Amino acid sequence: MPATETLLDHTLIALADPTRRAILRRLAQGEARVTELAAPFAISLNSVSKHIRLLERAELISRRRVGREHILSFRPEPLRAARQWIERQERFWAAGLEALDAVLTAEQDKED
Amino acid sequence: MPATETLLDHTLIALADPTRRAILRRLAQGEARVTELAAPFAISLNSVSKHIRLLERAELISRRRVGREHILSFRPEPLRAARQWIERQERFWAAGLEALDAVLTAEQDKED
DNA sequence: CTTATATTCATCCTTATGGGTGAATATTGT
DNA sequence: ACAATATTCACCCATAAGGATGAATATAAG
Repeated sequence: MPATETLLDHTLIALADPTRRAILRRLAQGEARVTELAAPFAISLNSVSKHIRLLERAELISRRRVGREHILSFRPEPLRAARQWIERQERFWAAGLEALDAVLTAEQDKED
Repeated sequence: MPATETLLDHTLIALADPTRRAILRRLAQGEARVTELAAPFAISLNSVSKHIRLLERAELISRRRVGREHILSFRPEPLRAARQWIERQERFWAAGLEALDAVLTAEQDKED
């Protein structure tokens, strides 16, 4: 982890924990308060609060305060960036296979 | 991190480090030996070796030994699973927006 | 004003990362 | 047999995660 962590780093770190993914799944379907988010888990409210902070660092969620309640909302942009990184690797890989296939086909043609 | 870490966990953990992403980018374009993979980095060969182990745990790469050389190859499947998890959240989010939009439109119609 | 609710802050503990170094192992080349 | 090459193994160190608990803060409700 270099001194300069990118948003993509933060996004993937945030996604790498099952509790945070569950929280995000929940928030993708609509806003919720911290206590509501914590309810399904066996861990302390405090731990959930920390997970929320990591999700905020990744800009995957944002917080709006209404009185004593903190209302969290899903933010889709970082997911898009992470998905695009993955898609790029998948495409490079596919391109490599095609190139290899072309080479092998050419070899085969030479032999005929 | 529960005692039961899933392959998706391992995949996202593996992707969460820039060095490993660089290694994967490289391998997506063709096989390479450990030393070749390590060359672009300022870190020790040993550290690269450890990164490789995490990538193997995630099944993002596989290893084939040829004499004293270990040849690493990219394996696309886990990336596909990770991408699909992301796409699912993106779709849930979009569906939520549409539903909200429908509600607001209905409200508007009532007022007219 | 007092109490209950919603959250975070401050600590503390344990484990996993990420990095380093030196030795061990395996294989190749002379 | 010997030296060079390719990798891992065994440790050591620092920091971040993930969890817990108890206190502090802020707001709502009686």
